[in-house]
Amino acid sequence: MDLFLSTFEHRVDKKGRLSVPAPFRSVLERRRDPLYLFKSLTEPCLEGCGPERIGQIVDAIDSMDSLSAEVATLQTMLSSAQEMKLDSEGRIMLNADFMAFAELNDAALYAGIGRSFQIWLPDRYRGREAEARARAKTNGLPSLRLGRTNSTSSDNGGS
Amino acid sequence: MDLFLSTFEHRVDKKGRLSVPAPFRSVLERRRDPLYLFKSLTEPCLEGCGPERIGQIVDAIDSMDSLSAEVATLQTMLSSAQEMKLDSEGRIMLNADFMAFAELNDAALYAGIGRSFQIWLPDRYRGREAEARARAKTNGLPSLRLGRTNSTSSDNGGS
DNA sequence: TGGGATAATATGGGATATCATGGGAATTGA
DNA sequence: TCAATTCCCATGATATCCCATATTATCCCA
Repeated sequence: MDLFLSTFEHRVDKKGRLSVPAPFRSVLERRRDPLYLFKSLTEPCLEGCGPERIGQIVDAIDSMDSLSAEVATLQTMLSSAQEMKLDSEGRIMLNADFMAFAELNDAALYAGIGRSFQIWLPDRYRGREAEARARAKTNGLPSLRLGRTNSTSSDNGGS
Repeated sequence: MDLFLSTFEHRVDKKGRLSVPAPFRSVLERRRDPLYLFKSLTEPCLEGCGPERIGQIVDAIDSMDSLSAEVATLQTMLSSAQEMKLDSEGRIMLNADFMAFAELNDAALYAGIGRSFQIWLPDRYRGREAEARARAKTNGLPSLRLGRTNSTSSDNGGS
């Protein structure tokens, strides 16, 4: 199982080019997957993933009532999605819409979150991370009790 | 079942390299597991584990409401997680973020805690250990509830 | 049981490969 | 033709590989 993990901060040069982190590239290359980006529905960042996630959204729409508000929401995701072509150095070009949506200027932060990743304005991301850590300290960690596999009386993964 | 146990103090050289204790390495090699590190959510240390714990977090996210604060917390864990590649001498390279988070400089202490381990600034770890022992003397031991093999309804092991 | 031989381990340094990044030239499209 | 992209190459920084060495642990045989 290869995942998008860790964070990387890269520069956006004056031509608008942005390197995709080498570990993310190798995940995609290993699967021979193109890269898709779309605007997050809930946060001011871009989401990156491979085709399987796009396919999941399409399938979800097909299985839902086409008049529901949820379908409209999912369609919004798809209509902002774009297949990104990498240049020979592994960089993508962000169009003006993407740049404005995430409020990027000369730097971008990739945050791997497993099956997908996000692209943030670096300072904004770090603020969110600090908030999440503060919350975890006061509220405790989410319980990860998945009950499957060899879950014994293991204590939390954090701490 | 082989576990991460005991403590080891190793040097961080000027290139940022840190030997993984041989007993920890052999646990991972025996399971053919890569090593993952991430920043603890609650303490100033790094956490080390195998892929199964990372997979649990990914699966938990998928099964939760993507707008919840808990998902944000779990995503914070993933976005600090990193698959560590060992060099031919069994060392990892700690990036600047990891070093700064745990406030490491030229030495690091591994503390095995069963299914995972932690990496601490040595003096800080020893201080915490002394505190824990003092607490045990005044408050008594936590009940250990031994003798239950793989309980199904495992209660919160979290202390 | 003792003690020398042997292997494993932690650590360091130099050489090499990879990566992010920038810039110029060629190409495309309106 | 002009502007914007795409291709290609250069470069500095950094990670990775490979080898050396000191120290410690393990083995083996007298």
